[in-house]
Amino acid sequence: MKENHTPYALLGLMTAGFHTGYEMKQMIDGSLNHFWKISYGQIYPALKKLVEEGSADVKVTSQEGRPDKKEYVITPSGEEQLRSWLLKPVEDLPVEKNELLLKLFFSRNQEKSVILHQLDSYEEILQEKRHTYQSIKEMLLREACPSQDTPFWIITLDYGLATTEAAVVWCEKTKVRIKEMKEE
Amino acid sequence: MKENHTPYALLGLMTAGFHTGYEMKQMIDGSLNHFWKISYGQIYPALKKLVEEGSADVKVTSQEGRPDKKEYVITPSGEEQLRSWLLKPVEDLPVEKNELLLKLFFSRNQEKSVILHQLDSYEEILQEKRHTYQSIKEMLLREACPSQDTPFWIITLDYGLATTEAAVVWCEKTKVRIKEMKEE
DNA sequence: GGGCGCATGTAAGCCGTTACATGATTAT
DNA sequence: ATAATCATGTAACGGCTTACATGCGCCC
Repeated sequence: MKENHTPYALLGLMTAGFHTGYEMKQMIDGSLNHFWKISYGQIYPALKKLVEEGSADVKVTSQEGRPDKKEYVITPSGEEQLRSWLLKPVEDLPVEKNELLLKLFFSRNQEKSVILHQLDSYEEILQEKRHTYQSIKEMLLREACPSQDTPFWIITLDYGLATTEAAVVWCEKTKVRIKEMKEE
Repeated sequence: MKENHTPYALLGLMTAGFHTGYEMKQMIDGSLNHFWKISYGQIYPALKKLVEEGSADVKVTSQEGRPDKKEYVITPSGEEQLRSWLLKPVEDLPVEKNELLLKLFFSRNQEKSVILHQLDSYEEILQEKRHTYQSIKEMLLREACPSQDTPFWIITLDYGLATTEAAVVWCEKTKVRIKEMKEE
């Protein structure tokens, strides 16, 4: 039985000052993007369910010249649930399905040049990702008036940087190793 | 449109000498486990489909005192598909949904001790994982007569080791950083 | 007698993406 | 004109897990 963490993410966003589905989506795309994604197809039904379960209250606001807005606010019950989720230790690591490793594993009969090309293009993607993280981090560090979220944001970015950097180094090493192999 | 790589994994396994659904599952659980998982609920329908599409042939073998066995063999068409998949460069990195980072991000109002506990227990899981990889690698290196797959197997293990190690280091650093923060 | 290994499969259900549908305002 | 932004939602579909179903032989 695997837990679904998405509703907790939405409750968390409510406590962080995001109250409409639209705002939450914007926030996730902008800031949690590298370790959490979500689509409208999930958000709206999930918010509805949170209200049904008493974890959130909703208030519809009419706006002039803008679509109606539904503002969601966490209830005491929702706060309790969020708190106990935050306390619960993480039990299993995300099992990433890694397409590159899968290909590599079946590449024993491929020419070395093909394998090297795979590794080159993968390394390029990794470098891009690393660069993105680095840019966001620098932007945050330059901020005049950092919010109380900023340190936590930087921590998550550092995770991305550390693991991506390690993958780049692995790529380099692996390329050398492949070159040293005898073509059969 | 995201491609489904699972059928290619099965074709790859056929070329590597695994011919029944059962054998393939055993192999994946034993050797590809850290970057690819699959369940019977996927394997059997997928194999059926591969036969329908002409990528594999099947031969039913009756065994005495054992259940019937269906042996799948890759066809020339299947080989062609596998080859062109192996050539195609990987386009997107696996986006891991990371529960720990999600919790951390919403922990700005938590007590430091709670956050530190989260990090401790995460680090423990990471260390276990790292240890598992290390053990398998050492076992492979000690092998008397390594197969031609062994170097590729080690390469994938090194990926797991490198990224896990990086995550451990990040954990340590993050704990220090949290301790240095002012409790508000 | 019970559990494990071998061996194959199906059905229900969850999680999630994508495409579609609507519609006003504002900027180019 | 038309594209982007704001704003909410649904339907179809795909991938995958879990639970269930079957059944023989072997070992303890």
